[in-house]
Amino acid sequence: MKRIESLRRGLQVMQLLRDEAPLSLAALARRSGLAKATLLRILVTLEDSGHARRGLGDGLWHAAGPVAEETDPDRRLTQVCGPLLDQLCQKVLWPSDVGVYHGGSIRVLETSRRVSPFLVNRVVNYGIHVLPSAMGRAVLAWASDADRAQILADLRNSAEPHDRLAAHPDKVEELIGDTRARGYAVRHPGYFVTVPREALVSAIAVPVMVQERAIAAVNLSWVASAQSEADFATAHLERLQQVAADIARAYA
Amino acid sequence: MKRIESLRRGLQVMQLLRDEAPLSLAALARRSGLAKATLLRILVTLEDSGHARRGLGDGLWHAAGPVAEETDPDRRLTQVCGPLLDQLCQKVLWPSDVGVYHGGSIRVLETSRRVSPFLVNRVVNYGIHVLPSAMGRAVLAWASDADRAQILADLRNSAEPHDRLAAHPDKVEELIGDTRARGYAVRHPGYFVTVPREALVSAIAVPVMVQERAIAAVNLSWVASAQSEADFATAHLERLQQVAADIARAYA
DNA sequence: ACCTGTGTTTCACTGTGTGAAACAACCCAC
DNA sequence: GTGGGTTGTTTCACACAGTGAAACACAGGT
Repeated sequence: MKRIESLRRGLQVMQLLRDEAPLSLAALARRSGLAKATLLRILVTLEDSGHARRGLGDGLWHAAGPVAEETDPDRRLTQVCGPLLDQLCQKVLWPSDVGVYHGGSIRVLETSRRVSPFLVNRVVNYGIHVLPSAMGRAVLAWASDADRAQILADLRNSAEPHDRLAAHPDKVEELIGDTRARGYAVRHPGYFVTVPREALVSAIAVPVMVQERAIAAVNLSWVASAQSEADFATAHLERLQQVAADIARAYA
Repeated sequence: MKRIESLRRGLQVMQLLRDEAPLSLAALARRSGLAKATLLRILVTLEDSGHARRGLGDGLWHAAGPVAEETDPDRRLTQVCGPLLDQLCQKVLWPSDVGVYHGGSIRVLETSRRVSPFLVNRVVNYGIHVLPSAMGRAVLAWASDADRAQILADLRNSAEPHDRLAAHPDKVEELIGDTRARGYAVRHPGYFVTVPREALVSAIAVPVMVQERAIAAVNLSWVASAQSEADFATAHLERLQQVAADIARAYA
C-alpha cells in the first residue's frame, strides 16, 4: 500500500519540532533536508491545525499540541496569547508582552516587539521586577489575597534594590490602591529594564483574570514623547482589556 | 501563502480520531467526506508515524500518540503489543490475546483472533476469571507478593463461582507452584468463557514482566483436538516468551 | 439464497506539491 | 559606511503524487 509522501513529510517535521524544541526555518531545512519553500508551507499548515506555532518574540518555530490537550499551564498560555498579541499589534502598532509571576519576578512568555514597526527596546527582558514594572503592578494589584501575600513575601526575601519597596506595607498599599482606582497599571517612570540611554518608554498593563485570580498580565509599551499616558489610555485601554479578556477566555 | 491540502486532510483525520475514539473506515469516510481509498492511504501513513493504530481485535481505527508520550498505561500497552501480536499470529497461525488484571478479573486489551485463520471463539470476552484462565493464572503466579495478595483479596470478595477457589489457600498455592514449575500457565480444562458447545479450546499463557512485576499476560489458544498441550508448548512456547519479552521491552 | 454493508484494489486524470532560483532584509565584521 | 553571509519570503514551470470513481471480494445479517 502506498503512503502519502506529503503527509509523511509533514509528520516528520512535527516529530523534529517535538524533539528539538525551538528551531529556526533554516535549521529545520538543514535537519529535514527539505527545501525552505516546501518547509514553510508545511509549517503554516501545521500552524493552522495547532500542531506548531511561531514564537512572535523569537521568530522560531515551536512544537505545540492542539490547545486543549496541552498540559503545561505556561505553554498553554503562550500558545493562546500569540495570535491575540499579534492581532492587537496590527491595530495599535505599539508592541505588547504577556508575563506571568514566578518566584520573585515577572517572566515574559510572549511579545509582539518584533511585529511592531517601532523598535521600543530590543533586549529580551528576563526577570522583570514586580514593583516598578507595569505588568508586575497589574498582577500584584489584582491578585487574590493569598497570591498577593505570597508575592510580597517573596519580594521581602529579595536582595534586589528594585524589590526593596516591599518592606513598606503602607507604600505598597498606596500603590495597589492607586492602580485599582485607575483601572490599569503604569510603569514607574524611572524604571528601565533595557539600556538606560533610550528614549523614555512608558507602559500600561492590565491583568488576565481567570477564576478571580490574576494569572498573568498584558502590557502595551510606547515611547513617552509620542503621546501622554492619559491620551494613550483613552485611545487603547479598552482594546487592551478586551485582549486580556480574550486571553482569559481562550485559556480557561 | 498556500497550504498543503494533503497534509491538511491528514491532520483533519487525526483530529477526527482524537475526538470520536474508535471509528471504522466507512464511518471515517462519512464524517470526513473523503473517498475510502484516499482515507486508507492517509491512515496507513499516520500509522507509520505512530499517530493512529488499527485495533487487531475490533478492526477499528484508534487515535494514538507516538508511543513515548502516551500517558495512560493500558493504552500504551495496547499500542505496543498490537504489532507484536500480529507478527506472532503470522508465524504461529493460532490467535493470542494480551490481558491485564483489573479489579477482580482479566481485561483483554488486544487480540489477534481476527487475524488468525482459525475461528477459535468469536465472542469478545470481557471480564475473564483469574483462577481458571491461562492469562489469569500467569499473572497470579508471577505477580509480586504485594500484587498477589491484592488479587486474592479481591477474589475472596467476589460472589462468582469461578473465583471461589481463592478461599482455599492450599489449593491456590499448589496451582501457583505447578504453574511456576511448568514455566507457563494453562487454562483449566473445564473453563469456557465462550459458547459451551464449541470444540474444546486449550490455552497457554506467560506473564509480561516489567521491573519484577507481572503487568500483563499473553496467551496462545488452539483447539485441543489438533495438538496436545505438550506438543504445542514445545512448538510455540519459546516464541510466546519472546513476544512477552518484546512487549515488556517496548513498554518500559 | 439474497442483499447491504464492509474493506481492499486498480486506474486514468489533473491538480497539487515540489525545489531551484531570484528576491529582500537583516546582522555582523571589517 | 560597505561588503559578505546570513536569514526569511516569493515566484514559477514541471513532473509526479495524490485523488476519487468504480469495480472487486468478503463478510454478516434477514
